Amino acid sequence: MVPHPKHLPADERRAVTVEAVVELAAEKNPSEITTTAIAKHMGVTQGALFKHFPNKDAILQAVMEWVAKRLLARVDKAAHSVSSPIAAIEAMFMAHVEFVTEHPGVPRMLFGELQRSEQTVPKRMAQTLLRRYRERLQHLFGECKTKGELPEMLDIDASITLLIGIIQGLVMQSLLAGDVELMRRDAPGVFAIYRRGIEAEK
Amino acid sequence: MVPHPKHLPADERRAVTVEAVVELAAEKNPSEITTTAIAKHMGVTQGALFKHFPNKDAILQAVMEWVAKRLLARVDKAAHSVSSPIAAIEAMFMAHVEFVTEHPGVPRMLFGELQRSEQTVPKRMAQTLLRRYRERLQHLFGECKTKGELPEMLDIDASITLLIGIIQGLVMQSLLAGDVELMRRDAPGVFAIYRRGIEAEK
DNA sequence: TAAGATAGTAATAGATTACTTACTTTGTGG
DNA sequence: CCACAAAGTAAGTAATCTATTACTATCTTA
Repeated sequence: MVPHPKHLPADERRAVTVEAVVELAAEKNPSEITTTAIAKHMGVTQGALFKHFPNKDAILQAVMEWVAKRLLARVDKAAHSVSSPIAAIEAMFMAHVEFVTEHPGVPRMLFGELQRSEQTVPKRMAQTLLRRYRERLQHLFGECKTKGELPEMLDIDASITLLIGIIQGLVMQSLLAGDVELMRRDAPGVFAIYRRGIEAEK
Repeated sequence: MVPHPKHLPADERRAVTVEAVVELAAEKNPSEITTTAIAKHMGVTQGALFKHFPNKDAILQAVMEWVAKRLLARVDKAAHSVSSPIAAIEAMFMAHVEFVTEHPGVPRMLFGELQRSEQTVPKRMAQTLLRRYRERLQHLFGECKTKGELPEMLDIDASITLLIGIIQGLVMQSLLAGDVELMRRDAPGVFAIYRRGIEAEK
């Protein structure tokens, strides 16, 4: 770890703050991610955060931006690295699992934001991220059908709900076991079952 | 709704408290379920709760007991209502979805407890509940194999992770849409894909 | 029906939270 | 090189949360 200099330019400090939140989310309940905890984790006093963010929600907003940008970039890259659409779906799934394994706090943050009852900015961003994610999958599933890689009668919406649920389920299992590597290990077997399910004709 | 009398015997008051928490969880973030919110929801002052529970975690513990008892009873009943083990798995899944549709706060509470970093009593109870749930499924999947209803080479652990993930995914979707009925509607289609996945030979 | 036990209220203590303010340190451009 | 802006600290404030305390209302039963 690089020994942080005390003073950082504003944009770097903001970036460090976002990383601190992502790291904290890996081991803490979202409700335990207080501004004090964030500040302590980056070696700065609590008040310093408000030099760079107007309030706590602005921090969470920046985190959601970080997540959306990185996650979508990763899955897009994975999807474009293969030719067939069904392989793209699998690559996307694996890239997502890989991303979550590297940043186990991310699904926690996402789920935590979705749970909030008020319609906050970070919550709306979480919803937008998931909508974009679904759109990409919808496109790929459509391609699969036209290329004959998946049966015409397949329920695409159900397939996508299922695929996202698989990741959620893997996260939950790794949460139970307290071991994120479990996700990476179990992902292929779980996806294999899923794939047989969507490929099967009737 | 029955107009509550002011004074209730201790065990009834405890039962009412648990119900209040379950109801609140349906519309509130777990972190927003404060003792004040619970008390207000049951028409009593905040301090009154501590006449019946030593602390807040004891309330959550009682909630987890309530959930574990009811959920397991429901899925067990469903599983025993049919003869073939594969039908039992489907019945169990549907009963679970039905239960969650009736009590949308339950998965929130469960997930919320699992997220806590400290090893609290209610967290341990959530873990126990999920372990018991898995055990029941393990048994059914084993039966399916011996009766030839599912292929011998099927990965049971992956299948169970997937099944639990499906429910989690449905919950997440209904959370996004803000409509619990969505779960009940989408469950059959999603399970159909799952079933084809586990039944397919290779 | 009076007395003791039970269940409630109202007020508040003590801890913790997000956020502010007054001041200090550090980096940088004219 | 030094004035000034940017970045950080230390010490607060107001709000809110769990839990306690002192007191009161309400049941129960001898």
